[in-house]
Amino acid sequence: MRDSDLDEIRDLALFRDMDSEHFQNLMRGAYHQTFPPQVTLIEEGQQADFLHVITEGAVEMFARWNDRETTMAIVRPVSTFILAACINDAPYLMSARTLMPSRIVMIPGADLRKVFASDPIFAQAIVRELATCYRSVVRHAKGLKLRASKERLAAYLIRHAGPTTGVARFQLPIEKRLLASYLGMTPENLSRALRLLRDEGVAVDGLRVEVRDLAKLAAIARPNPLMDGAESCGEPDSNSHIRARIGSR
Amino acid sequence: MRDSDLDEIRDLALFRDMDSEHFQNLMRGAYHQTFPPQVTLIEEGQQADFLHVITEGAVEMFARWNDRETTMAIVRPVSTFILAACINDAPYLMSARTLMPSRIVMIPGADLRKVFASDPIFAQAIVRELATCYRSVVRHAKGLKLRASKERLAAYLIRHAGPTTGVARFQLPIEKRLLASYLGMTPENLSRALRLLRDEGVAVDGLRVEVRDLAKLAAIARPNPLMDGAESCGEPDSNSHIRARIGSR
DNA sequence: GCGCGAGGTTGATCCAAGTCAAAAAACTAC
DNA sequence: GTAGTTTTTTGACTTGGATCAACCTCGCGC
Repeated sequence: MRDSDLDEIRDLALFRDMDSEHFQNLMRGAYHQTFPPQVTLIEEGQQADFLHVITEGAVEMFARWNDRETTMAIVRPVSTFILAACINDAPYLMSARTLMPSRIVMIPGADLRKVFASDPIFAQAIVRELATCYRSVVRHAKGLKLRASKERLAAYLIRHAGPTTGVARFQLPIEKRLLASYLGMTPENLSRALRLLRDEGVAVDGLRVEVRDLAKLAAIARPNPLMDGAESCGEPDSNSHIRARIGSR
Repeated sequence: MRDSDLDEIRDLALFRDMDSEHFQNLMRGAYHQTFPPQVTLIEEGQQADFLHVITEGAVEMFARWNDRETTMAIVRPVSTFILAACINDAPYLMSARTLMPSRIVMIPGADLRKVFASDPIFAQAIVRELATCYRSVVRHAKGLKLRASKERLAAYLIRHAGPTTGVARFQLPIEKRLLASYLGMTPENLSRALRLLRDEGVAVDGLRVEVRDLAKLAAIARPNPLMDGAESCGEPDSNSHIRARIGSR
């Protein structure tokens, strides 16, 4: 594994404060692999053998039932996924696939559990990470139950507009089809909902979005830290590195 | 606090294996209080000052947004709630109210975090508890996104029918209005959905339910351990003590 | 017993969102 | 560039589920 990768992983909240030796123990048994797009990394139901850390690219977490499929989260570098299954040594509840060429560190679950048992600092970090993930899913569930689809979309746009006042410009971090699935609606409906938001000053061109009147959007989304808060974990897109890349079209 | 209560709390997975002294430290600062029904114990948005443990009664976890309200979980003795907010020292994402006269232990969050930092066994237990809660919400979210309301209801009934083969009889652990909210539908719709399930051999009289043909229900619910699995946390009703009480009407 | 209020059911109606189909646009590979 | 695939949009239609309103029923206090 490259040193620069190691440094990046080490810098994650999960690993930052832990004992160096323990970190090395974790990394010794770890693989760092590059995957092409559209590769299934994890199939739900499988036993959780590895904690995954994405260092490059993007991964979709999704779930299937009865021929239906839904996007549960998009994971971006650098962060971990399926920590909970790993800790509980239980089957994955979600599947994961790469959305683009991606590099993934895979840390054996057994090592994880071993180090976690012997390093209290690490255990604390895990707890914090888990609690954050938990809160993130609760937010997602609240959104699904309390907001209508148009409201969910508006809230999503506001979250991604950043703390701008006035006009916000940004790029959708994922395909609309995925965004629709994440937000719990059909692509057709997302398209129509975006159209409806035109009256609220939202202009969409491909993936580029311009929000001309945040206040108007906020009147629909009624954003609320208890649903739209920033402690994120799997919100597409939780990281800012995409936003930084936006150029003119 | 009564010794019998202490024993019961001590027997929770969360506290079972921890150091005795640490347990005492936790309990020293704890209050054990009895509340009448319909008392709001926690208001979402408040700072998480106490970990709550319910020892008697029932508590509804719910969330509000914009005049709408939804039931997120029902907590039964003996189990904890709002662990995640406490650990992260963050605002509660959900409110809690008693559904019946209930006894609640309140453990100061600061004590919790202190003990959690010094007792690795306890930290592990917290991790396991959190991971389980996390997985439970993921299941809930999957159900909301992948299943239609009739399917959610069917799945709920099957989960509560127990592992019976043939005819199952049991009692709904909560009012239908709450069940509807938990399942993400209106009371009217729940009523209609139950009516539709009559053709599938489901007979309902008040809170008493008789499932005459589990296979037929299963054909609708398509139950699946990855959505309906047993590692529960907040599923109404996760505990069996109510089922034990069912008598003839 | 009666009256009252909350929970539950039912029916009529409405609307949001899903489905189906087809066209348009965007991206890919050659 | 072109052909072919995938995504996105749009329109017409259907439907699941919400809403509104009336009514029933059960539990409870007097």
